[in-house]
Amino acid sequence: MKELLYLKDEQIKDLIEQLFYAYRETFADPKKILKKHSFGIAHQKVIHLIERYEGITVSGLLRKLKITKQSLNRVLKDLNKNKKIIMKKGEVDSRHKHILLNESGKKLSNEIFIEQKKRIYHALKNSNSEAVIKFKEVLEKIING
Amino acid sequence: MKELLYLKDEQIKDLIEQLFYAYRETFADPKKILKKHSFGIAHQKVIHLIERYEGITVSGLLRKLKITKQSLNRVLKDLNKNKKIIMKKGEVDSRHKHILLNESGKKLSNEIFIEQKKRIYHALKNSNSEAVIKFKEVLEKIING
DNA sequence: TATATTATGTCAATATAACTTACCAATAAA
DNA sequence: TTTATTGGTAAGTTATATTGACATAATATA
Repeated sequence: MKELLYLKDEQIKDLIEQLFYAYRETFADPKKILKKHSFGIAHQKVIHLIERYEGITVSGLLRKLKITKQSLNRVLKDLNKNKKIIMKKGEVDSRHKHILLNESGKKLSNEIFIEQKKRIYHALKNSNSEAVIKFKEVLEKIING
Repeated sequence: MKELLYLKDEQIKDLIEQLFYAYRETFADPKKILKKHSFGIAHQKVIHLIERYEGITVSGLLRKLKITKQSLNRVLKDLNKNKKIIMKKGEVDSRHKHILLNESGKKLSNEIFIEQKKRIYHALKNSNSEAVIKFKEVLEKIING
Protein backbone atom coordinates (compact mmCIF):
# COMPACT_ATOMS: atom_id res chain seq x y z
CA MET A 1 0.00 0.00 0.00
CA LYS A 2 1.68 3.12 -1.25
CA GLU A 3 1.35 6.17 0.99
CA LEU A 4 1.13 9.18 -1.25
CA LEU A 5 2.72 12.32 0.13
CA TYR A 6 -0.17 14.54 -0.87
CA LEU A 7 -2.64 12.31 0.91
CA LYS A 8 -0.88 12.50 4.24
CA ASP A 9 -2.93 13.94 7.07
CA GLU A 10 -0.70 16.97 7.49
CA GLN A 11 -1.16 17.83 3.83
CA ILE A 12 -4.90 17.49 4.10
CA LYS A 13 -5.01 19.65 7.22
CA ASP A 14 -2.93 22.24 5.48
CA LEU A 15 -5.31 22.23 2.56
CA ILE A 16 -8.36 22.66 4.79
CA GLU A 17 -6.72 25.63 6.43
CA GLN A 18 -5.74 27.17 3.10
CA LEU A 19 -9.27 26.74 1.85
CA PHE A 20 -10.51 28.77 4.80
CA TYR A 21 -8.02 31.58 4.26
CA ALA A 22 -8.67 31.74 0.52
CA TYR A 23 -12.43 31.90 1.04
CA ARG A 24 -12.19 34.49 3.79
CA GLU A 25 -9.87 36.83 1.94
CA THR A 26 -11.74 36.57 -1.33
CA PHE A 27 -15.04 37.38 0.31
CA ALA A 28 -13.60 40.13 2.49
CA ASP A 29 -12.28 42.16 -0.42
CA PRO A 30 -15.51 44.00 -1.32
CA LYS A 31 -16.36 44.85 2.31
CA LYS A 32 -15.97 48.61 1.96
CA ILE A 33 -18.22 48.83 -1.07
CA LEU A 34 -20.88 46.75 0.65
CA LYS A 35 -20.69 48.85 3.80
CA LYS A 36 -21.45 51.99 1.79
CA HIS A 37 -24.82 50.43 1.04
CA SER A 38 -25.21 48.91 4.52
CA PHE A 39 -24.95 45.46 2.99
CA GLY A 40 -22.97 42.48 4.27
CA ILE A 41 -21.56 39.23 2.98
CA ALA A 42 -25.05 37.70 2.83
CA HIS A 43 -26.15 40.40 0.40
CA GLN A 44 -22.94 39.95 -1.57
CA LYS A 45 -23.63 36.26 -2.12
CA VAL A 46 -27.22 36.85 -3.18
CA ILE A 47 -26.18 39.59 -5.60
CA HIS A 48 -23.54 37.29 -7.04
CA LEU A 49 -26.05 34.53 -7.67
CA ILE A 50 -28.71 36.80 -9.15
CA GLU A 51 -26.11 38.23 -11.51
CA ARG A 52 -24.88 34.83 -12.60
CA TYR A 53 -28.25 33.13 -12.78
CA GLU A 54 -30.49 35.89 -14.02
CA GLY A 55 -34.12 35.21 -13.20
CA ILE A 56 -33.28 32.68 -10.51
CA THR A 57 -36.21 31.86 -8.23
CA VAL A 58 -36.38 32.10 -4.44
CA SER A 59 -36.16 28.35 -4.10
CA GLY A 60 -33.25 28.34 -6.54
CA LEU A 61 -31.37 30.70 -4.27
CA LEU A 62 -32.27 28.61 -1.24
CA ARG A 63 -30.83 25.50 -2.85
CA LYS A 64 -27.57 27.23 -3.71
CA LEU A 65 -27.15 29.11 -0.44
CA LYS A 66 -28.42 26.37 1.86
CA ILE A 67 -29.96 28.83 4.27
CA THR A 68 -33.53 29.16 5.48
CA LYS A 69 -36.31 31.09 3.77
CA GLN A 70 -36.36 33.53 6.66
CA SER A 71 -32.69 34.33 6.32
CA LEU A 72 -32.90 34.80 2.60
CA ASN A 73 -36.00 36.94 2.93
CA ARG A 74 -34.25 39.45 5.13
CA VAL A 75 -31.60 39.90 2.43
CA LEU A 76 -34.09 40.11 -0.43
CA LYS A 77 -36.12 42.71 1.49
CA ASP A 78 -32.99 44.81 1.96
CA LEU A 79 -32.09 44.56 -1.70
CA ASN A 80 -35.63 45.43 -2.68
CA LYS A 81 -35.87 48.38 -0.32
CA ASN A 82 -32.64 49.72 -1.75
CA LYS A 83 -33.89 49.20 -5.29
CA LYS A 84 -31.22 46.79 -6.45
CA ILE A 85 -33.47 44.01 -7.70
CA ILE A 86 -36.72 43.44 -9.52
CA MET A 87 -39.06 40.52 -9.11
CA LYS A 88 -41.05 38.94 -11.91
CA LYS A 89 -43.88 36.51 -11.50
CA GLY A 90 -43.30 33.28 -13.39
CA GLU A 91 -45.17 33.04 -16.68
CA VAL A 92 -45.35 29.26 -16.74
CA ASP A 93 -45.76 28.76 -13.00
CA SER A 94 -47.01 31.91 -11.35
CA ARG A 95 -45.97 30.66 -7.92
CA HIS A 96 -42.39 31.27 -8.99
CA LYS A 97 -40.82 34.61 -8.41
CA HIS A 98 -37.91 35.33 -10.69
CA ILE A 99 -35.30 37.73 -9.40
CA LEU A 100 -33.16 40.03 -11.51
CA LEU A 101 -30.78 42.92 -10.91
CA ASN A 102 -31.93 46.33 -12.13
CA GLU A 103 -29.44 48.89 -13.43
CA SER A 104 -28.44 50.01 -9.94
CA GLY A 105 -28.02 46.40 -8.86
CA LYS A 106 -25.89 45.58 -11.89
CA LYS A 107 -23.68 48.54 -11.17
CA LEU A 108 -23.19 47.44 -7.57
CA SER A 109 -22.63 43.85 -8.64
CA ASN A 110 -19.88 45.03 -10.93
CA GLU A 111 -18.23 47.14 -8.25
CA ILE A 112 -18.19 44.11 -5.98
CA PHE A 113 -16.77 41.92 -8.70
CA ILE A 114 -13.98 44.34 -9.55
CA GLU A 115 -12.75 44.07 -5.96
CA GLN A 116 -12.94 40.29 -5.89
CA LYS A 117 -11.45 39.94 -9.33
CA LYS A 118 -8.15 41.60 -8.43
CA ARG A 119 -7.10 38.82 -6.08
CA ILE A 120 -8.18 35.94 -8.29
CA TYR A 121 -6.91 37.47 -11.51
CA HIS A 122 -3.52 38.05 -9.99
CA ALA A 123 -3.35 34.49 -8.72
CA LEU A 124 -4.37 33.00 -12.04
CA LYS A 125 -2.17 35.27 -14.11
CA ASN A 126 0.84 33.91 -12.28
CA SER A 127 -0.22 30.33 -12.87
CA ASN A 128 -0.31 28.53 -16.18
CA SER A 129 -3.54 27.50 -17.84
CA GLU A 130 -3.04 23.90 -16.85
CA ALA A 131 -2.74 24.81 -13.18
CA VAL A 132 -5.98 26.72 -13.40
CA ILE A 133 -7.79 23.83 -15.02
CA LYS A 134 -6.47 21.46 -12.37
CA PHE A 135 -7.44 23.88 -9.66
CA LYS A 136 -11.03 23.96 -10.79
CA GLU A 137 -11.07 20.20 -11.20
CA VAL A 138 -10.05 19.64 -7.60
CA LEU A 139 -12.43 22.31 -6.31
CA GLU A 140 -15.25 20.62 -8.16
CA LYS A 141 -14.38 17.27 -6.64
CA ILE A 142 -14.29 18.76 -3.15
CA ILE A 143 -17.73 20.27 -3.63
CA ASN A 144 -19.30 17.12 -4.99
CA GLY A 145 -18.03 15.08 -2.07
CA MET B 1 -3.38 41.60 -26.15
CA LYS B 2 -4.30 37.98 -25.81
CA GLU B 3 -7.43 37.24 -23.80
CA LEU B 4 -6.89 34.00 -21.98
CA LEU B 5 -10.00 31.89 -21.56
CA TYR B 6 -9.32 31.15 -17.94
CA LEU B 7 -8.99 34.81 -17.13
CA LYS B 8 -12.39 35.75 -18.50
CA ASP B 9 -14.78 37.29 -16.02
CA GLU B 10 -17.22 34.40 -16.18
CA GLN B 11 -14.47 31.97 -15.28
CA ILE B 12 -13.38 34.10 -12.37
CA LYS B 13 -16.94 34.44 -11.09
CA ASP B 14 -17.35 30.71 -11.36
CA LEU B 15 -14.20 30.20 -9.36
CA ILE B 16 -15.31 32.58 -6.62
CA GLU B 17 -18.57 30.69 -6.33
CA GLN B 18 -16.83 27.32 -6.24
CA LEU B 19 -14.50 28.56 -3.54
CA PHE B 20 -17.51 29.40 -1.41
CA TYR B 21 -19.15 26.02 -1.90
CA ALA B 22 -15.92 24.13 -1.23
CA TYR B 23 -15.28 26.06 1.97
CA ARG B 24 -18.84 25.71 3.20
CA GLU B 25 -19.11 22.00 2.60
CA THR B 26 -15.70 21.22 4.05
CA PHE B 27 -16.42 23.12 7.22
CA ALA B 28 -19.96 21.80 7.54
CA ASP B 29 -18.91 18.16 7.61
CA PRO B 30 -18.03 17.91 11.34
CA LYS B 31 -21.18 19.76 12.49
CA LYS B 32 -22.75 16.82 14.27
CA ILE B 33 -19.64 16.02 16.28
CA LEU B 34 -19.29 19.66 17.30
CA LYS B 35 -22.92 19.87 18.29
CA LYS B 36 -22.50 16.96 20.68
CA HIS B 37 -20.10 19.18 22.62
CA SER B 38 -22.16 22.36 22.08
CA PHE B 39 -19.37 23.73 19.93
CA GLY B 40 -19.65 25.57 16.62
CA ILE B 41 -17.49 26.40 13.64
CA ALA B 42 -15.60 29.00 15.69
CA HIS B 43 -14.47 26.31 18.12
CA GLN B 44 -13.64 24.04 15.21
CA LYS B 45 -11.25 26.58 13.73
CA VAL B 46 -9.53 27.27 17.04
CA ILE B 47 -9.12 23.55 17.73
CA HIS B 48 -7.69 23.06 14.27
CA LEU B 49 -5.09 25.80 14.79
CA ILE B 50 -4.10 24.65 18.28
CA GLU B 51 -3.62 21.14 16.94
CA ARG B 52 -1.51 22.28 14.02
CA TYR B 53 0.48 24.93 15.85
CA GLU B 54 0.91 23.40 19.27
CA GLY B 55 1.67 26.01 21.88
CA ILE B 56 0.35 28.86 19.75
CA THR B 57 -0.24 32.06 21.71
CA VAL B 58 -3.41 34.09 21.97
CA SER B 59 -2.03 36.77 19.68
CA GLY B 60 -0.90 34.06 17.27
CA LEU B 61 -4.47 32.80 17.04
CA LEU B 62 -5.74 36.34 16.58
CA ARG B 63 -3.39 36.90 13.65
CA LYS B 64 -4.49 33.71 11.93
CA LEU B 65 -8.20 34.05 12.61
CA LYS B 66 -8.44 37.80 12.10
CA ILE B 67 -11.12 38.17 14.73
CA THR B 68 -11.17 40.30 17.87
CA LYS B 69 -9.78 39.30 21.25
CA GLN B 70 -13.28 39.29 22.68
CA SER B 71 -14.52 36.85 20.07
CA LEU B 72 -11.59 34.55 20.54
CA ASN B 73 -11.90 34.72 24.31
CA ARG B 74 -15.44 33.42 24.25
CA VAL B 75 -14.24 30.37 22.34
CA LEU B 76 -11.19 29.79 24.54
CA LYS B 77 -13.36 30.04 27.65
CA ASP B 78 -15.71 27.40 26.25
CA LEU B 79 -12.82 25.10 25.38
CA ASN B 80 -11.32 25.62 28.81
CA LYS B 81 -14.59 25.04 30.64
CA ASN B 82 -15.03 21.80 28.72
CA LYS B 83 -11.47 20.76 29.50
CA LYS B 84 -10.21 20.52 25.95
CA ILE B 85 -7.18 22.77 26.24
CA ILE B 86 -4.40 23.66 28.65
CA MET B 87 -2.63 27.00 28.94
CA LYS B 88 1.03 27.43 29.71
CA LYS B 89 2.71 30.64 30.67
CA GLY B 90 5.62 31.48 28.37
CA GLU B 91 9.04 30.69 29.80
CA VAL B 92 10.88 33.29 27.76
CA ASP B 93 8.17 35.93 27.76
CA SER B 94 5.74 35.41 30.60
CA ARG B 95 3.17 37.65 28.98
CA HIS B 96 2.64 34.92 26.44
CA LYS B 97 0.09 32.23 27.05
CA HIS B 98 0.73 29.09 25.07
CA ILE B 99 -2.28 26.97 24.26
CA LEU B 100 -2.27 23.20 23.79
CA LEU B 101 -4.84 20.45 23.44
CA ASN B 102 -5.09 17.98 26.30
CA GLU B 103 -5.98 14.34 25.70
CA SER B 104 -9.69 15.05 25.49
CA GLY B 105 -9.03 17.93 23.10
CA LYS B 106 -6.80 15.79 20.91
CA LYS B 107 -9.46 13.13 20.75
CA LEU B 108 -12.09 15.66 19.69
CA SER B 109 -9.70 17.26 17.22
CA ASN B 110 -9.19 13.89 15.62
CA GLU B 111 -12.91 13.15 15.42
CA ILE B 112 -13.39 16.47 13.66
CA PHE B 113 -10.55 15.78 11.27
CA ILE B 114 -11.84 12.35 10.33
CA GLU B 115 -15.06 13.97 9.14
CA GLN B 116 -13.30 16.68 7.16
CA LYS B 117 -10.74 14.31 5.76
CA LYS B 118 -13.28 12.13 3.96
CA ARG B 119 -14.26 14.85 1.51
CA ILE B 120 -10.74 16.08 0.80
CA TYR B 121 -9.19 12.64 0.62
CA HIS B 122 -11.77 11.51 -1.87
CA ALA B 123 -11.21 14.58 -4.02
CA LEU B 124 -7.44 14.22 -4.00
CA LYS B 125 -7.46 10.47 -4.52
CA ASN B 126 -9.26 11.03 -7.79
CA SER B 127 -6.78 13.63 -8.91
CA ASN B 128 -3.17 13.04 -9.82
CA SER B 129 -0.33 14.35 -7.70
CA GLU B 130 0.40 17.12 -10.15
CA ALA B 131 -3.15 18.40 -9.92
CA VAL B 132 -2.88 18.49 -6.17
CA ILE B 133 0.38 20.43 -6.27
CA LYS B 134 -1.11 22.89 -8.72
CA PHE B 135 -4.20 23.21 -6.57
CA LYS B 136 -2.18 24.21 -3.55
CA GLU B 137 -0.09 26.57 -5.63
CA VAL B 138 -3.11 28.48 -6.82
CA LEU B 139 -4.69 28.51 -3.36
CA GLU B 140 -1.50 29.94 -1.95
CA LYS B 141 -1.46 32.68 -4.56
CA ILE B 142 -5.07 33.58 -3.83
CA ILE B 143 -4.31 33.87 -0.13
CA ASN B 144 -1.25 35.99 -0.60
CA GLY B 145 -3.09 38.45 -2.81
C1' DT C 1 -63.34 17.61 -8.17
C1' DA C 2 -60.99 16.87 -3.90
C1' DT C 3 -56.62 16.47 -1.96
C1' DA C 4 -51.74 16.93 -1.74
C1' DT C 5 -47.73 19.33 -2.79
C1' DT C 6 -44.96 23.34 -3.98
C1' DA C 7 -43.51 28.20 -3.77
C1' DT C 8 -43.45 32.01 -1.28
C1' DG C 9 -44.12 35.06 2.79
C1' DT C 10 -44.42 36.16 7.59
C1' DC C 11 -44.35 36.21 12.94
C1' DA C 12 -41.88 35.34 17.05
C1' DA C 13 -38.24 33.78 19.58
C1' DT C 14 -33.53 32.23 19.81
C1' DA C 15 -28.54 31.19 18.71
C1' DT C 16 -24.00 31.97 17.00
C1' DA C 17 -20.29 34.57 15.87
C1' DA C 18 -18.79 38.50 15.38
C1' DC C 19 -18.29 43.63 16.27
C1' DT C 20 -17.04 48.56 18.88
C1' DT C 21 -15.35 51.12 22.57
C1' DA C 22 -13.29 51.30 26.57
C1' DC C 23 -10.43 50.19 30.28
C1' DC C 24 -6.92 47.53 33.13
C1' DA C 25 -2.64 44.92 34.60
C1' DA C 26 1.62 42.68 33.81
C1' DT C 27 5.65 42.39 31.30
C1' DA C 28 9.11 43.54 27.99
C1' DA C 29 11.61 46.56 24.92
C1' DA C 30 13.34 51.09 23.49
C1' DT D 1 11.63 55.77 32.24
C1' DT D 2 8.62 55.83 28.64
C1' DT D 3 6.42 53.07 25.28
C1' DA D 4 4.74 48.87 23.25
C1' DT D 5 3.05 44.28 23.64
C1' DT D 6 0.22 40.58 25.58
C1' DG D 7 -3.64 39.24 27.61
C1' DG D 8 -8.23 39.91 30.04
C1' DT D 9 -12.62 41.97 30.66
C1' DA D 10 -17.24 44.85 30.62
C1' DA D 11 -21.22 46.43 28.21
C1' DG D 12 -23.72 46.95 24.39
C1' DT D 13 -24.53 46.07 19.46
C1' DT D 14 -24.75 43.94 14.80
C1' DA D 15 -24.99 40.35 11.16
C1' DT D 16 -26.37 36.10 9.91
C1' DA D 17 -28.63 32.38 10.76
C1' DT D 18 -31.73 29.14 13.24
C1' DT D 19 -36.50 26.66 14.80
C1' DG D 20 -41.27 26.28 14.63
C1' DA D 21 -45.58 27.76 13.41
C1' DC D 22 -48.83 29.48 10.32
C1' DA D 23 -50.86 31.47 5.91
C1' DT D 24 -51.88 32.07 0.91
C1' DA D 25 -51.85 31.06 -3.74
C1' DA D 26 -50.92 28.05 -7.50
C1' DT D 27 -50.04 23.75 -9.43
C1' DA D 28 -50.04 18.68 -9.62
C1' DT D 29 -52.14 14.46 -8.80
C1' DA D 30 -55.47 10.83 -7.29
